[in-house]
Formats: sequence, structure tokens, C-alpha cells
Amino acid sequence: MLKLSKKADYGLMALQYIASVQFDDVARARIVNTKEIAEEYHIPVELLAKVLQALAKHGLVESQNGPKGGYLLARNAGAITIAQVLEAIEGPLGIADCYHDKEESVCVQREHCNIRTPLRKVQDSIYQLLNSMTVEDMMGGTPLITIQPTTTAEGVER
Amino acid sequence: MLKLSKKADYGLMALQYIASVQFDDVARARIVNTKEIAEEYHIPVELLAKVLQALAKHGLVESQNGPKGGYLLARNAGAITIAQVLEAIEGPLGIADCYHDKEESVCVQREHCNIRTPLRKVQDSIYQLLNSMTVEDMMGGTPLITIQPTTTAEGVER
DNA sequence: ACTTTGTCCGACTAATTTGATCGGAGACCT
DNA sequence: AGGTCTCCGATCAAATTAGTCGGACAAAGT
Repeated sequence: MLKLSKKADYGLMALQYIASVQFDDVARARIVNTKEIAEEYHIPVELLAKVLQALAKHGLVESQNGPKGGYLLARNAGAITIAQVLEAIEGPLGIADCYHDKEESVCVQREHCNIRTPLRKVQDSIYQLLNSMTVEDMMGGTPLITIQPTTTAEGVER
Repeated sequence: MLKLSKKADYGLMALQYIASVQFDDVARARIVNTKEIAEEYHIPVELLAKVLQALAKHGLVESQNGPKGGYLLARNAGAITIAQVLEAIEGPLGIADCYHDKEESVCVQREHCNIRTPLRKVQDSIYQLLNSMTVEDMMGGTPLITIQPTTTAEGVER
């Protein structure tokens, strides 16, 4: 329940990875390609590509075509919130459809719905939470070992 | 994204309804049956039944069989949190499987996963939020239209 | 300048999850 | 004791999601 999709997971991982690379090699500003990330995390290449496409379409990352091409962050890691990432990948987020004000969700029980207002508060809280956290926090929060042997980010314990 | 299932919606509506009825007719302690709730909110009877069964199984509501049977809250509305309801209906909640400590979720990228720790903080915050809100809050919090023509449970102020 | 290689990009197919349904078992009232 | 109304578990269909395939584009290398 409330579990976010694999595409969302992949997207967050990819962004964190790209951010890390850019942070480490800030001088070189290296561009990372889909294959590199996919192999690092053992996720299907094409699926990750699709996710990155979505992120590029929403302006979170810049795509560069051709050999030596790949992706890089469109703006500073601290300016990309988790909420933005999730919305780019999975569409507008919300625990119920009736808050989107779209016409398609008429919701027959709208009239007698007793939980609409209280649930809205829950949703707003979650949204606020997801919007207060950026991919930079995902790096900083991670104990991201100081020593980085090769290319591995080994990880996390505790 | 992050949208909770219809079963979850139905369950919350039903609990709110039962709680309202019990609050109003506290003296009579009326037992409401599935059909009544289903007709009130225009939701499929059998599906709602299934949801209520799950709630009963997890000890959130008491079921009474036979004619004049139905459901009533197992404990005070203030002692039933949203998190408990969702978990009863949809299983353990969490934005990722790797926090459940179950064996089935090995997650190949566990080793190199950079987002595990930061996402855990997000999850904990959400869980805390859902656990701090009870069905009683869903009654009091709702401004629940003052004018209610037909039958109803209006009620509660505060 | 052309070919070749490697990348991003959009549409299609398969699998899992979710929504809804049906028939049976148990309990109360007459 | 019979009938009726309720809850309960298993089964089926629809929708969402995960994953795959081939084409288009751009930059190197010759």
C-alpha cells in the first residue's frame, strides 16, 4: 500500500546517481548515459531510458544525443524535489482523484462523501513533505562513503 | 500516483459512517449492515462486504451475523487510526518493499541502492502522519454540510 | 563528405495488481 | 424446525503497470 512504482524508484536512483557524478566531477561535468546507470543498479536499460525520457520531457534533466551523449541535471540538485520527480514520472500525485478538479472524475459518491475534506489534509501533508525534500537531501542524507574506490557507491548500512 | 485504492476509500467511508451512527444513537448502539452503507454511498455491495470482512478480521470492527446483524466499531473511534485501516485492507504499507524485512523482497539493487535510507525517512514521516489521524478526526474535521435533506448523520461540531 | 556507431525516442506486448462477482455457510426470527 | 437474511471465502474480469521492440537522430571516425 502506498508503494511507489518501480519506475519511480528507478527515476530517483538515476537522479541521485547523476547528481553524485556531477558533484564529484564538478569540474568535468561528465555526462552519464542510460546504460551506465542501468548496469550500475541492475535495472532494464530500456525501462530506465523511458523514465529518463519522462524526466527530460518535464525539464528535470537535459538530454544530449549521439555518442558520448547522455543526461545531466537541468538545475541544481537542491532545486529538484521528490514531488517533482514523482509527478514527472507518474503524473499528478494525490491519494484520491477528486482533488485534481478534472472533469473525468465525477465520483458518484461525491455528494455524500464524508472523507473528502479530512483526506485532503492528509494529502496536503504528504505533498508538502515530498516537496520539502530534494535529491540533494538524498545525497546528503546518505552516508555516502567518503572513500570512493572505483565507481561504486557501496552502500548504506545501519 | 500515491493514490489509495477504492477498497481503501470504501473502508474509510464505511468506518466514518458507522462511527457517525454510533455517535448519534449512542444510546441505541444501532448496528449497521453492509447494504445500508453501500446504498448510502452508491458502491457495490459485495465489494464493500469484502472490505468490511477484512476490517473485522483485523479486529477493527465487530461483526454480527443473522438478520438484524451487521457491523459496529470494535473500539472507540479515536482509537482507530487511518494507518491501521489501510494496513487491514491493503496489507502493510510502505513506499518500498525493502523495508518490510520479508525475505521475498531481495531487491537485486539493494547493495548499490542509494535511495534506501533517505526514502525510509519519507516513509516514516508518512506513516507517522497516518497514524496520528483517527476516524474520529474524520468526523470532527469534516465541515460536513450543515443542511442535509434526507437522512442523516449530521452532526458533531467542534 | 559519407559511413558507421551509439544514443534517445515512441509504440507495442506481456504480466501483475486491482475491481467486481458468485455461490455457500452460519445465525436469528417466526 | 423452516425460512430468511447476513457474513464469508473462492473465483472471474478489467485496468494499471512492467518490460520489450524497432525506428529516428546526432556525433564521431574514416
